[in-house]
Amino acid sequence: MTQKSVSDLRVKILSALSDPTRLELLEFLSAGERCVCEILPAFQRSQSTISKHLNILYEADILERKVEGKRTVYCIKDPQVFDLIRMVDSMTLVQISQLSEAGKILEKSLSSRS
Amino acid sequence: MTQKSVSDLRVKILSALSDPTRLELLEFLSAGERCVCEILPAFQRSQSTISKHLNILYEADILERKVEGKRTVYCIKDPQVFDLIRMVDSMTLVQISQLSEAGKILEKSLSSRS
DNA sequence: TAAACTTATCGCAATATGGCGATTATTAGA
DNA sequence: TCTAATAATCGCCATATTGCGATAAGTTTA
Repeated sequence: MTQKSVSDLRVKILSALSDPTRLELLEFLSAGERCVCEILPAFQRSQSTISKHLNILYEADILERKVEGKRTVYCIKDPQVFDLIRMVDSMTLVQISQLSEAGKILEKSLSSRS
Repeated sequence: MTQKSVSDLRVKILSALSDPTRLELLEFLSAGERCVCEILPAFQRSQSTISKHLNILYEADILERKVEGKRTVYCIKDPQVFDLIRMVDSMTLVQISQLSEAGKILEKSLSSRS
């Protein structure tokens, strides 16, 4: 039995999420399950590339997959992943507001120099 | 001005977090600010490696840094990062409980075969 | 000023990742 | 059965990442 530490799983999930294409795939699948042939036209990537990305998300237990006839249908396994992404967004918002704060301060100091 | 999209920032934060050493660094710094020379002995990595990892976390706006004399002190900039990690953990816990559920089911089916 | 200390950066090697086209395997339909 | 459709996998290349030791750059202390 291959022993998986919580730390390994952590990194696996976070690595799976740290790619723009895979984040887009999740967003796309947030509307509901889709087969690969429905996903492909929505992305400017080769079939092999999309297949690989889907598999990475599947391996991280973020996506679920079922084979239906000649097609494979993917769907979100754990919707918690969207809470996680929203939390990342809120961190970036903090960063952006800090930037705009800095902008205001800069503005102020410039105008007071006139 | 280099325009940064929210998506880029997302990926930057998630990439910064998708490394075991960096997660350990965050855990280490959760106890409070530390200079690099305090951090080094706690890790089995070269000084240059730790410095690079710290810089990646700094660039992702996860760590803050201040130079005090000949030393550099790092600390957590946005403690939200720990909420984020906890959320990842709760996702892994779902996975682990699913595994143990599977184990129980397997156990049951095996015992009923006797 | 010289020496010691601290930390960032450089240069390089090894490995990982992301991309593609070609191939393979499976299923559905003619 | 032959063909088309679907999707995974393979092999390859380009780039990114991680690691290290060496070096550089700054600060403090002697």
